[in-house]
Amino acid sequence: MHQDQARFGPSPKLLPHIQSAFAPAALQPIATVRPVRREQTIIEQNSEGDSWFCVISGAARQFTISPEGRRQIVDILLPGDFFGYGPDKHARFAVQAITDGTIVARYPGMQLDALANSDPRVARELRDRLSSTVARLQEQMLLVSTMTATEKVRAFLFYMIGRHPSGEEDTTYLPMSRYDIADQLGISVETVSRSITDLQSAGVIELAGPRTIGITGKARG
Amino acid sequence: MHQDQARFGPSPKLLPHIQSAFAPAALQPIATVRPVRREQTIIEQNSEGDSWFCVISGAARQFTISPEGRRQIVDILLPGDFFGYGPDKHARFAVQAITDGTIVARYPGMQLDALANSDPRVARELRDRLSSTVARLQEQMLLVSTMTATEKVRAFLFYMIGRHPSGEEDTTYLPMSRYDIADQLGISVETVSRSITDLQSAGVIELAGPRTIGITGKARG
DNA sequence: CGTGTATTTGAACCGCCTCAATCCCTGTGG
DNA sequence: CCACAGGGATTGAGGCGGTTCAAATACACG
Repeated sequence: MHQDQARFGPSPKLLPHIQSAFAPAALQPIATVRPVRREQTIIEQNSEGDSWFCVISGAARQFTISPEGRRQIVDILLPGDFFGYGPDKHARFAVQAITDGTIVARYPGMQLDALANSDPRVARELRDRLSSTVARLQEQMLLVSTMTATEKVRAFLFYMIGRHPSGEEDTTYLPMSRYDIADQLGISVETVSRSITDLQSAGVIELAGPRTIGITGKARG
Repeated sequence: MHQDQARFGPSPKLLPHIQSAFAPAALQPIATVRPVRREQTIIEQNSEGDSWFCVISGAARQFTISPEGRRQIVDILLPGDFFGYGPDKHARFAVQAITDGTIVARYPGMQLDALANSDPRVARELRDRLSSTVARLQEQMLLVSTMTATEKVRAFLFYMIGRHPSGEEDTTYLPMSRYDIADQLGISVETVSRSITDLQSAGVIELAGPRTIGITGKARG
């Protein structure tokens, strides 16, 4: 009786070719796929549920709103990233899509457990995905606890470029706004903007439009 | 042929009564237990290995040293917390004990996989522990991305008090130094000290010695 | 008791936040 | 095709908080 039950379409194998790129193939039998629009909520904060999710394409943010009204982003979710309810079936954080055309796969908890119990390869897959989540969070922890704002932004941009879907390109399109970057790094939007400008004039990155950034030869060499 | 292999004693069931309190009972058959002294390394940074670990008692820090020489702590590990090598068998971060008398259980990766494959309850246990790790890291992410330094410190202290082994006490002994707190929160030692002083004079906490802190009625009420 | 470490306190500087305004990019309607 | 609107991004000025450097004090351990 979860409120997200109804929102997922009845066609479990929508877009299977896209799904296979980033979602675990072993989980395909129990997956339902849903496209989400920009700013649309995937998991409501403090809601109950036991589903797990995987981003197929696009991007999503996992966050909470502090008592003072500040939005704190704890994770930027990109294709291949897992997220979901904790062991207590309670969602401490909300998740919503950042871009239009974001697609997420949903795996009902009961079915996921059943599959994991019957197939060790599935259990293994889940462990690996959770390990990756841990590694990702620790990496983002490093970004946030970095000293200077410009260094935070530089590290964040390089992290994003490194996670570019196509892999080895040295130019990528940022799916998120300056506000997202600010809320993730715990600094103000203005500082993000200033830092990006500084990095550009220092020749570390180059911009082709606000959202399209590249690593310059200076940074690579 | 991991270098930590030799350092672990030959007695797999050392201190079983302590282990049962925080380590998963299902993993006891393959566990080896080791006491670690203060500042002693449990996992070397950039080393190879596939073991997993669980803190039985004491405390440990998971960290990296930045190119500029700054120590960045990504996780404070307390009794019951899991840690280990990622899916790539590579240790991105070092782990070392914070206090004397820290005890960790070690689970060799091969045996852990075998056990998980043969017993779904073990696989389930591992998933839950990893989920807890994710939740813990996200919680710490919130601390670090908090705005003011005093608020970071307050949240950190309350987090530590909340994780007090004995549970419901409102006074606890901090196992780590001000430097650990500083490196975890990404602020300077002096600021940590000043913040603690401020919180004390504001009546939020009370100190009985530098490492023994309590929540005052003011903060509870 | 003395020694080294941990913690606290002080003073000055600088970086980041805040508030405010401008600019730019996108989409929409005339 | 242009005008306009609205959100996103950038830039500017001023104040405060946190870092840094320096020193004093408290603490733990032999």
